[in-house]
Amino acid sequence: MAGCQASLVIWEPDNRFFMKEQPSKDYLLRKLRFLPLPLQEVFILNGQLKRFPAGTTLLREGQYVSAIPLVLEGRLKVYAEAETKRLLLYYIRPEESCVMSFSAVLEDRPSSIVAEVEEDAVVLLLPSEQIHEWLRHYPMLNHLFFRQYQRRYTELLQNIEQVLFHRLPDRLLAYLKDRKRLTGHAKLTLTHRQIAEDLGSAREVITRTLKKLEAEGSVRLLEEGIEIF
Amino acid sequence: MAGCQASLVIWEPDNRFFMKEQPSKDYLLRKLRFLPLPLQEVFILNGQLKRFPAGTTLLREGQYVSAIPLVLEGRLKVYAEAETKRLLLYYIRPEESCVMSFSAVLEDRPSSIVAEVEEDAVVLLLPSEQIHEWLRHYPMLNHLFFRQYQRRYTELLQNIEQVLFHRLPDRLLAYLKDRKRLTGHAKLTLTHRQIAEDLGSAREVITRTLKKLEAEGSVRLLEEGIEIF
DNA sequence: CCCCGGTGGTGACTGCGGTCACCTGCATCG
DNA sequence: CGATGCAGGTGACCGCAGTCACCACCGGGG
Repeated sequence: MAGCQASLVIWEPDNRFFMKEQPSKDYLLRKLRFLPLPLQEVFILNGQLKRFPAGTTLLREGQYVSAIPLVLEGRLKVYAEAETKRLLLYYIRPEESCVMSFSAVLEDRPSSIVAEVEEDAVVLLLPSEQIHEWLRHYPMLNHLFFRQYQRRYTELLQNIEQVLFHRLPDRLLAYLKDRKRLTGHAKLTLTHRQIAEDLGSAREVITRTLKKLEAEGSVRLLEEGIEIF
Repeated sequence: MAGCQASLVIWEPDNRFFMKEQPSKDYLLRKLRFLPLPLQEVFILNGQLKRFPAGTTLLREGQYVSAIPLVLEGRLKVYAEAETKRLLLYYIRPEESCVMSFSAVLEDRPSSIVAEVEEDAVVLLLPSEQIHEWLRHYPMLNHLFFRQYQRRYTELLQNIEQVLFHRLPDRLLAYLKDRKRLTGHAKLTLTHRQIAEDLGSAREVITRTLKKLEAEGSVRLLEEGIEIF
């Protein structure tokens, strides 16, 4: 598989967050329960568990990855990035992986993608050299990968359609509803600036648009945050 | 593999273009030379060769595909489509496949994707029921699929970045250069309307922008078409 | 205490690009 | 021949949203 030929390194700005001791096998078994049994074993034996605090930048453009990250806890955000602007492409949640980040790395073109930790994350790193072999030995791993690819692809596509075919009020509302679904809270504590960054817009514009949505009755702006219906 | 669980049908607006007779094995062997030998055989035995004239719409949103199309000749265009607008996402060239179109189909969300034949195409249809099995028997098929996924993904991403971070003049120029690369001709015979559709813009705007590019010296507008440097 | 930094809020301006209306030129066809 | 249709071309208009300048507010730290 082409994706595994690249040599790579996960960006690690702060070594404090390495996991020193081998975590309990029970923990891993619990977290990997969603996998077929043989894969559980292989992953536990060969994977490297790491913890990244919120705010960490995991993957920067131009960097290479020596492992496929499988998220067990927390949440990552994946952005497309230009000089000044950024745009949220999709999230990576527990039990998901970012197989896709390969592509950005494989090709020579600078399709600047950034993965950032949004909620403190625990990640199982699977060394890419071995993945080759696993793919042959465990056909179900192919299933998994394909599913991941498809999921990423659809999320990406949906997002594009949002950006291309809908104006800011719609996009903003969709974004907020998505956050509600993600976090499980109807009251979102997000700064306007954060929202602007995710949507590739500007702070003032978000403020304005939020007011507009409030006037329409789609959201309510409270001291504590944004309530979304 | 999830993608193959869906039952599907290739949209076939005009039966004139079916290939009546079994094409020569030589033809297929030549066209499939880029594949590993065992796959060549399997594909030749089980694939169904079809010919689609330019302009055919191959895949519409909401439709299901019973086969994975492998393009042998010609060129397909893949669009994202909203009510009125359209936007070119990427091309499918010979030796490429559109594994990706699955995703749009698998998920319930209407991420309206359309594939259209731009240059008369010859396509080998691989029945999806069998692909499951092939994936197990022929590990190299996995390679192939992953490569396809990655290619699609990067192209998609590059396009998004164009749309998000660049204004029309830049996008237009990039589009034209891409066409030059694709067709091999420096003189492009495209109507402004076609360009507008591909870029999700309007005819008048393209006219204006082309004039601007000509003034800058990036292109020359001739009777016969657009010359691009 | 005041000074900052960050937050939300607001009005004025601007530019890109989409829309409308209308024009010309050219080819095809009844 | 005139009618029709499609190509490109152009000016006027306008709305969305990004930018700028400046506001008030609040919290923490010196």
